[in-house]
Amino acid sequence: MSIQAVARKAGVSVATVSRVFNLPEKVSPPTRAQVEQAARELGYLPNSSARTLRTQRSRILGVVLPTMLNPVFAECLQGIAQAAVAGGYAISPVTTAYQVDEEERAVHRLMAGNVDGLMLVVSNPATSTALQRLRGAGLPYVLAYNRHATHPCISVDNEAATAAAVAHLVGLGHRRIAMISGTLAASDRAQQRWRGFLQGMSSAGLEAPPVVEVPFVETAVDALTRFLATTPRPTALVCSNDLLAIRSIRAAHRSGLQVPRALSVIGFDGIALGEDLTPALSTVVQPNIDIGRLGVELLVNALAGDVAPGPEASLLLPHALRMGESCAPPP
Amino acid sequence: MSIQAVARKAGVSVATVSRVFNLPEKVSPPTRAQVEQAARELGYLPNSSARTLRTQRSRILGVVLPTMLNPVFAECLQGIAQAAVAGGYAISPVTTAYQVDEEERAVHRLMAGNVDGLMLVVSNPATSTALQRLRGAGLPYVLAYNRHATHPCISVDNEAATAAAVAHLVGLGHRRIAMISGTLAASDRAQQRWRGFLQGMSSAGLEAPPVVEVPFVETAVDALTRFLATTPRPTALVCSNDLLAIRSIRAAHRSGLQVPRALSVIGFDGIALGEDLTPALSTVVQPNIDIGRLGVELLVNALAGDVAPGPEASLLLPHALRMGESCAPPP
DNA sequence: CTGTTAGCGCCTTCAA
DNA sequence: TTGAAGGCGCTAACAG
Repeated sequence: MSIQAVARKAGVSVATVSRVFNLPEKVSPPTRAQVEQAARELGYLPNSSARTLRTQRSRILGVVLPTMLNPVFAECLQGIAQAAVAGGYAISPVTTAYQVDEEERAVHRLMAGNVDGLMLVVSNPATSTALQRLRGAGLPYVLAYNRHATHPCISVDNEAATAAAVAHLVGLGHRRIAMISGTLAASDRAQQRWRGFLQGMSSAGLEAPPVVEVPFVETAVDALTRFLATTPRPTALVCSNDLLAIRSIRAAHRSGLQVPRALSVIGFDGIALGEDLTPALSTVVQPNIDIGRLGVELLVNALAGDVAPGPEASLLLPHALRMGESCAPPP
Repeated sequence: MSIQAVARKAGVSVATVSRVFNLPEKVSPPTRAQVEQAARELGYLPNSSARTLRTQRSRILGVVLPTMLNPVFAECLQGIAQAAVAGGYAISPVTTAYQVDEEERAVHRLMAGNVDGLMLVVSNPATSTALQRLRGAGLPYVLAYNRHATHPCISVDNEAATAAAVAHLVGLGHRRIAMISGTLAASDRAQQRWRGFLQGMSSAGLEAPPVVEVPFVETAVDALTRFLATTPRPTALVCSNDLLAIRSIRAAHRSGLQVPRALSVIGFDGIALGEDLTPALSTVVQPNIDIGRLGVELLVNALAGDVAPGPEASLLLPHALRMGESCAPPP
């Protein structure tokens, strides 16, 4: 099924058929109708690879994410997918399992796949060779969740948001507050949130205990249970993401600590599921779907204007504390 | 950056360059090395649209899902993504929000995008016009979660699995057991699980109450809370999916009912998150990642052999009861 | 083992 | 308003 067949059937040239699909106003209504009918009868669909080859635009956006198993990224991807469809683009997502070499491979594969632009969540924009490669190639890209002065980023103010979480706990009366984090070195967000924690504690005149790093998902609950057995035990935990918060709550219950009566827990991310838990998760909400949506819109606009988005296009979206039921005054 | 430039730089013909990338063993080691070096120096990547145009294979798999906001599908998509990369394919996912007309549009878009095959989760394979279209076009596809005699499907035995869940509750001593479901008409899985519930109840000599349909996510907890106020209240709930189970637990607590002491709840899907909840979710586990992975492997093999998978390729994967902490003997 | 060449299907000047 | 024709980059005969 090619443009040739349609042209033949409609009794016009291939150029006319092409125009009907790309510049319909440049074709007289009668011929246009002819062509449209012929196309319909033949079930004609323009061949996208031929079009891509000719125009040098694939209308595909690459997406690089750590994983889809964390609802934060699933929500973001949903936003990306919706915005892409609305903008007339397809997406091609690849996961990296938080590994820098996988980021590299992912970008390579997507570049080989002729994507017009990329949305990505990387481990650390400051040191990412994948980003260097993209920039070198002049391929438009936008980062999600990451924040860095020399890249276009859609994110929230992780420092301020975490400091606000601390302030909330302090307001409830907590003084022994600990931060639970994944591997700090593996994510700029984790580092920013840790800094925010330090700021929040310092503003309250409190001394910050060392960060509790919980590197492995499989053993997280065990590690957290062990941590909760130490003395003096904190009365509140600030968790660097919602999954850690959920696991902290589980560890607390395993330790015989009721949340929030005996231990307050606040998460970070605002995954939708948190609202349906019992206790409902208190958390710092990021607009995950919007992060994806706005990133794609940025990219689509840039693509329409033939300019790669620069760092000045970065967006700092508002965060919010969602007060669930996992925080209360200290015992 | 084209094959021409590489050929010129390496002092060979374009055919040789092409061979180096596609049939390296047909090129003498010295020339191959020449070409590889030239390609590396130029940063050459084969143009995938040109290749697709020429070979008529895009090496892209379309994926049609209801949503990525339900972890079941996110997990499945993760499996799909991994298997696709392993098989040398890219994926292009599209969501349908459980709407049949969106399924139609999604398939249309993906067909226009030249995908080589599709993985999909549809509302109802028996009535899906999207599937008819695919079959008519001879495009290979595999269904995930759906189950139907005339289509290639990767799924579990929803009837048997749900009946097993009922049997477990009966074994604990429950006799007043209700089924909570999303819109039955919107999903073949929901219908199969409801049938399994009826079978399980009947096997136990129990009378099944009418199914409790909870159509809207936003109001689910309210609806469930209202249901739990009716008398006689069931002592156990079988939920058609894990998200409903989580919301049921929330509704129970809002009604002053401790889970599992006052009310047992069992879900269906086996989302990973369920294990970290408190109480840990008891549920019927499906191998979500494997469902995606195996579907893609089926597709990739079929594509290699140039035959669309038929219904005989269907796989019925094992399910399992994962006993969490949300079920106990009746009060 | 290597080179020449004809398209794959489409868009886009350039002419008519 | 419409048509003719070149070429996007690549692969696969075919020829040498």
